[in-house]
Amino acid sequence: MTHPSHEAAVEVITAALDRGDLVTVAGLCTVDYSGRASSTLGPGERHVMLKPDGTAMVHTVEGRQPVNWQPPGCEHEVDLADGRLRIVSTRSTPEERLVVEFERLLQASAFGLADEEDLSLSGTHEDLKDRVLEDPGRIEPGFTPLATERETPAGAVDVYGEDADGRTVVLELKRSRAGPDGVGQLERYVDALRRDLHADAEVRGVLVAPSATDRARRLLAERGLEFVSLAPDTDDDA
Amino acid sequence: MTHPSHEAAVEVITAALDRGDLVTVAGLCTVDYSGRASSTLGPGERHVMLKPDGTAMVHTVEGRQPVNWQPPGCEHEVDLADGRLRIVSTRSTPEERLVVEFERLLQASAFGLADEEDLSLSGTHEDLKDRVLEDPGRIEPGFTPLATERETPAGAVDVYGEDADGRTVVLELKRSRAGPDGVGQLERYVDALRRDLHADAEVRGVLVAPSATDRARRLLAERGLEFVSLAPDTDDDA
DNA sequence: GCCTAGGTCCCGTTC
DNA sequence: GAACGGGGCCTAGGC
Repeated sequence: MTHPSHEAAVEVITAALDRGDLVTVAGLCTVDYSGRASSTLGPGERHVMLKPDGTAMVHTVEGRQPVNWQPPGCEHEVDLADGRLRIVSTRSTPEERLVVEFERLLQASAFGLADEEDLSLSGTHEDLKDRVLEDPGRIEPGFTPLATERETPAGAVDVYGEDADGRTVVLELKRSRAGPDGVGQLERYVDALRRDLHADAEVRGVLVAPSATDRARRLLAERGLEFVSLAPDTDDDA
Repeated sequence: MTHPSHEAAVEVITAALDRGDLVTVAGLCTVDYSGRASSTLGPGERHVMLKPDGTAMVHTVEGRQPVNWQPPGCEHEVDLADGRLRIVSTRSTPEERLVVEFERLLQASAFGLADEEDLSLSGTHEDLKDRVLEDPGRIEPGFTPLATERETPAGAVDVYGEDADGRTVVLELKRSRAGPDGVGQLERYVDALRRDLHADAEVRGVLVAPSATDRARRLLAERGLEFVSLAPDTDDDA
């Protein structure tokens, strides 16, 4: 529907949401949000999408991110407020509320989209882990993985194993160039294991990624941690 | 346009992109992506949005995140491949390519959206920082901020100052409940300053957030770091 | 429900 | 351009 009346839009959108359709509305609107934070957005023309799973998104002409949104699981309400289309999307835990009020409508649409297919993605963290487990010698000769996602008081370690000399080795994997945060994680895990295992146990920590930033490498060195270059696939940004 | 021909859609979309409009296309399509990772998505009905800033998004009926996308700065190309509408969005640094091929078209639309307004957001990290600087006594009596974003070899510190006894104090701020990563950051900064300043200089580290997880508190304690509960606004999730 | 870490994260800022 | 940290991050997986 192009340039629908507010009344007609309310009818059509309500029916579409009941049907489980994906709804889009474009027009001049204001947006208010309150919840984990709060925001207001003055009048402007935007594109709004409501999904049957409770997602709401308000897109402006710029940016990958919606200017305002509501995550899946929300309740969408559509009504006429002062003769104008109003969309209210709410949830609890946390309590959040998104209100879009339209002054002028450009278009309202409903789509019943049939989609059975799942995305097939490669080049992920999981692919990197597989590559390590498939051929642990890629880390170093004699490295033997013993567990993945091994729990420590500081969190779960990506790969836990031992080296040729029987020393404990902790691997922290990053699918792309590693930064200071990855070093921080690795250090926390190594620290935790040193406390947990016998005091005399040697624990090595290895950051595994296609590459690492200068600061990450400096932090590794300062903490006696190591780096091994390895990418999930046949990438080459080392 | 509802159920447009592929030929007509190519014409309309090309003209709209030249005009700087936001374009949406809904229909049965396949999607292929390669770049930082790579993915394929078999035939299904989805909603595609192309923005004049070079953003592309493919949305299914579920999820806040698009199933495939391209960030701002890309080049959109639209053409007829084997008589079918094809959208190719590419960029360099990194080299990335998104291809959407349509088998059937449900709708194609173009929107010239006028929007001058900026989002006004509150409850942010910045608001928390302001709150600290406004009344440093909220951290503790006698705390004096000396700098924000002070650089250290491990990164920039949120707030740098000194306590009533003249000891250096580092604050790491989190707008919402703090976890292990925040402790890792704080520790890196404190470590770096202890190395940088005179060896005898005492450096205290304080995590400032509305609340912290159990593990974060344990990590703080183990490292001799502190916690102060403070929220950006009048929140109350401590 | 909370916690934890990954993400093709995106995004702004700074160098 | 790379890098670093924040985000109303979102999302999947555990517990």
